[in-house]
Amino acid sequence: MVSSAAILHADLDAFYASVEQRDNRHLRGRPVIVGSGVVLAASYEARAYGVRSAMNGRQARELCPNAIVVSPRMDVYQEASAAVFALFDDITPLVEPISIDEAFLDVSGARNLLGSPAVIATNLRARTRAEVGLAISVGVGRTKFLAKVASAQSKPDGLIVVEPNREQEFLHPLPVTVLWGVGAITAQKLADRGIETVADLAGSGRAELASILGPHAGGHLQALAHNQDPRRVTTSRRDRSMGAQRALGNRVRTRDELRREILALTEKVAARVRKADRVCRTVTVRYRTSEMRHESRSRTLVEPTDNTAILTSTADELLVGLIDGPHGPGGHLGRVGCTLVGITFSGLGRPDAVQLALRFPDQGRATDHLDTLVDDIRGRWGNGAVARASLLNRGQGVPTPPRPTALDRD
DNA sequence: TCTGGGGTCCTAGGACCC
DNA sequence: TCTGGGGTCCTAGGACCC
Repeated sequence: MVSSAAILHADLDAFYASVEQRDNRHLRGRPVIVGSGVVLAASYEARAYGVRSAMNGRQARELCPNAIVVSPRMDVYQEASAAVFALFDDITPLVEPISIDEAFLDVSGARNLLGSPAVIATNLRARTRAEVGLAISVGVGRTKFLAKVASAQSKPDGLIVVEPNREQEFLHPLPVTVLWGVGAITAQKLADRGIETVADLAGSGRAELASILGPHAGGHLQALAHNQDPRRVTTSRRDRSMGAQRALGNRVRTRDELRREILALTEKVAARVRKADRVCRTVTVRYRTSEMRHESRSRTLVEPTDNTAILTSTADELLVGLIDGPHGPGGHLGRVGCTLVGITFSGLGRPDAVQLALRFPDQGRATDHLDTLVDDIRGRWGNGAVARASLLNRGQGVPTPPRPTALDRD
């Protein structure tokens, strides 16, 4: 038997809307929209009218006047998600969550116990239906990319297994928009050059794609079009940023109102950062004007912190700088045309790892690398070794990442 | 009240360093 | 006489995803 890698991509169908239909039989078979200001999710009945997620609520109701609009119940969705992820964990420990309603599963090692990937996928779909009451679509392939595309093609409530000898045949006729990272704008740029399918993309020169999309994106898309995707399923992804934002509607605000909004958002996110045992280095304040123009200001701190006082005063300075900036939306009048404010903390790391990073200036922002390193050091030699590693190279800087073996000799 | 709210990654240009 | 060359970090903004 062939034993190439086997990856499942499992994706719940119209998740929020399906939970609502599950919990209220009057909604079954009818167009359901979750969220009123903007569409968070639309049932397939509503999608038939052209309703899409992220669509303006008013526009959605015009397209589908019969739709039943319900308020989101995030706690119920969380619960349903946890139940489905428990089923994933029954199959394999190699589960990579992508969002509340989808994940990759590496089932390469589960064949002997659970059967072929197709059998595993079929059973997963049946259990999700029977035990959680929801439809889940599954794609199976040799790579993440193939699995993801297959699940999308199988929707709704479907299963597609891409056999290794039929990969090209499966991929090439599909539109470029199936590729992760190709949205409306990129698709239009490609269409302008006559590139509309994955086959077109595969036939394009790397230089041509680089000139349209930049070297990185161009190379990435060409690799995918040629069915090259070396990414493994990884279970440990750390947060790189945390943030919060608030839409404010069209009412004109005073600058003090905006400062209070930012203060509240900053305190909220700072609490999340502390709860996650992280510190942050960069504070970004975002702002959307009444003309829907986006602006941001950011500042990178010398010392990473989780201190609310430092974070709030930094955020406040950045916000005031935005209001009074070159596109200043009337700050001098004391009233401001602003439809959204947001705060993001990035450069997140664990406090001890960030302390270590400061000792190694050449490592810059590679805090996830250092997080891993600190875990490794602590696991082998305990907390004391982490402290010694910090002291070892105080103020010196090293050209390469410190190796645990070197630290061990200290 | 009415274009949400949470993220990820990339890029160009400037500052700065050697 | 000439805007060297290579690298990193930071900032502002853009595209995309669920």
